[in-house]
Amino acid sequence: MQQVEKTSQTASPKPARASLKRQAEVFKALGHPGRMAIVHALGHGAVCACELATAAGCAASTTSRHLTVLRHAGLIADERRGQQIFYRLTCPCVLSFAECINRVDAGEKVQTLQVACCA
Amino acid sequence: MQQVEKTSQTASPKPARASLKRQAEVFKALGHPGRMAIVHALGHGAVCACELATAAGCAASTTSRHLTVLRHAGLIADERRGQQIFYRLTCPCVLSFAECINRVDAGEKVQTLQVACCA
DNA sequence: TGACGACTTCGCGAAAATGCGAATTATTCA
DNA sequence: TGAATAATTCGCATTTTCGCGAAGTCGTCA
Repeated sequence: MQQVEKTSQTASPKPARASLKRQAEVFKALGHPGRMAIVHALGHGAVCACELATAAGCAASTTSRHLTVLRHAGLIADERRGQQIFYRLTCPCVLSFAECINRVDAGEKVQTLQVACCA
Repeated sequence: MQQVEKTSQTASPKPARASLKRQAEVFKALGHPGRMAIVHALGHGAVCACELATAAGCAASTTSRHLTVLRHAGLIADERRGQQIFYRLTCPCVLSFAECINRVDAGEKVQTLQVACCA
């Protein structure tokens, strides 16, 4: 018997299984130092795959797979310019997330964080 | 020779390797549906490991390891009360991150997101 | 057309994550 | 002390991820 999704909560809705899976997918995509390096490198604007390999510090083939992971998660988009392919962040606010981690680690007591999100 | 951290950036500082690793660790910890379920379950307040196993939908032993991952990432803290151990979020703003993912997926164009962060 | 450069896909082995039950530790209570 | 409950650690099999080089694809330019 399948458990029917309840939607009658008052304060905080119990997240649907699909929602949890989706959120985990995004976080998982960000959960690798090389991919985080790529994300940071894209903070300035579009960058070609060649440079991203340097930023990630691994072989082109490996970088390509990292890019596939990020693209599949919807975090980046690609655009061909001549013979090279440029990548860009679809949701720059992920950098705000990363920033927040740094602040918390630094021991800051932030009350409210103004996050510029996917404008 | 150790690479010294440069702090003289203007626009966007090149993140240190340790910083990337740390950020990836946090995101990786969140990159699992069961652990995201745990995090959401802790949104209301402290919950014992027993209940979290139910929320995560896996065996107690598996849940315990998930809790270890989250604790090691610094996302949760534990406190013993009698014979059971209660967990709580150390940084509730992770729920804001998850919320942001939902919004972006829903196609919202958010200019600025007010994130209540680790007050 | 043919050579070159930029990327991706393929194939492979090594490493890590996942999940569970059994065994172990810790705490309460009769 | 001894039984019962809560939680963790251990051992093991399965699956996934990672990283690389080799090979293939796509676009450019002489």
